[in-house]
Amino acid sequence: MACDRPEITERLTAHGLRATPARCRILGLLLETHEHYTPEEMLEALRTRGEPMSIATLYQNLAKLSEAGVIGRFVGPDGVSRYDAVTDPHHHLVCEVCGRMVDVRAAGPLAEVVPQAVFPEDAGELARWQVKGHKVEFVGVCPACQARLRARSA
Amino acid sequence: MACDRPEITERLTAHGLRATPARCRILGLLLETHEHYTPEEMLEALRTRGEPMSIATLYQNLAKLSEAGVIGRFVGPDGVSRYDAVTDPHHHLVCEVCGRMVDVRAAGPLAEVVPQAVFPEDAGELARWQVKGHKVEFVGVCPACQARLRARSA
DNA sequence: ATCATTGCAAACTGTTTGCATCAAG
DNA sequence: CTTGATGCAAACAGTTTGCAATGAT
Repeated sequence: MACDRPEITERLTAHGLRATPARCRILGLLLETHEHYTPEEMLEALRTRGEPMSIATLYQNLAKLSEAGVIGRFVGPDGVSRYDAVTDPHHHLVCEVCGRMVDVRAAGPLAEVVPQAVFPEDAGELARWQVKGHKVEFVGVCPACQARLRARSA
Repeated sequence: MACDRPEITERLTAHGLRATPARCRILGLLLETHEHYTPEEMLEALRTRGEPMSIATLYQNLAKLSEAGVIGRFVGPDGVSRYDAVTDPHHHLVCEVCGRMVDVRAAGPLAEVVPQAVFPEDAGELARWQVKGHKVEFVGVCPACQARLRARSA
């Protein structure tokens, strides 16, 4: 058998993907953590778990999984891809010091926030855009970096 | 003389940078357009203007200019860096079809929009973050892509 | 004379692809 | 038996760096 976790097998086959060992390990890792891994970090995490994998296999499967909508893909502020298991629309709170991020919902009157042209001469074109939604990236400092900064300045 | 546009020279020297030809051309391009160029696109635009430049010089100066705060740098959804001349805090409206983006301000009660944990077990950690602000990426379809889509479906 | 800038070429990182091997349906 | 998955190695794209030549102060 290729995958010993039934709920993972089902999640894959429901999207038309075969439940291969590599896919089960990737999805298992993402479901058990709430991390937003880069491919390199994922490779290391899988190696630590005793589930090593070739980097080509990882990239190939990350592409398949995200195209199928089983996992989410996005690009971090440093330009490297990151993946998570949360496919519902959500936002991120990013640490401006270390780059770590957590999943958040946006609470409040977000729907009332609308775009407005910065340059007057662009206002005409802006009015003809069809606005469909927004992604919010909250920026802050995580607890660990707050402590680190306090220690350094003391 | 290295730079024949006084307002550009001043903008550079005010930030402690020498007004070299390469910097004047880069800043001139960004000020005259409201584009969000990748380095490659900028190289092409400069070449078209008859102001060619080595790719290394371009990267070196983009780094200096953005570190000095003369221009803004960010990473697009495709993972490649983009630069603009707007250094005041602002947001972007991105076309989900072609990727083109325009600068916008966020009008509305954005300050009342706050992060909320997606996973209950993360709520404790979230409370200890220091939230400093947010970046909004409005997503939509630009006029040109709307027209293109209408033509295709007709 | 000194120090910064330019630009070529080489190095490097993140990512994708060709291809041979292997396993599943 | 046919199709898809794996993984090595090579190719690639975007970016950075070492270094020699050039130009500014």
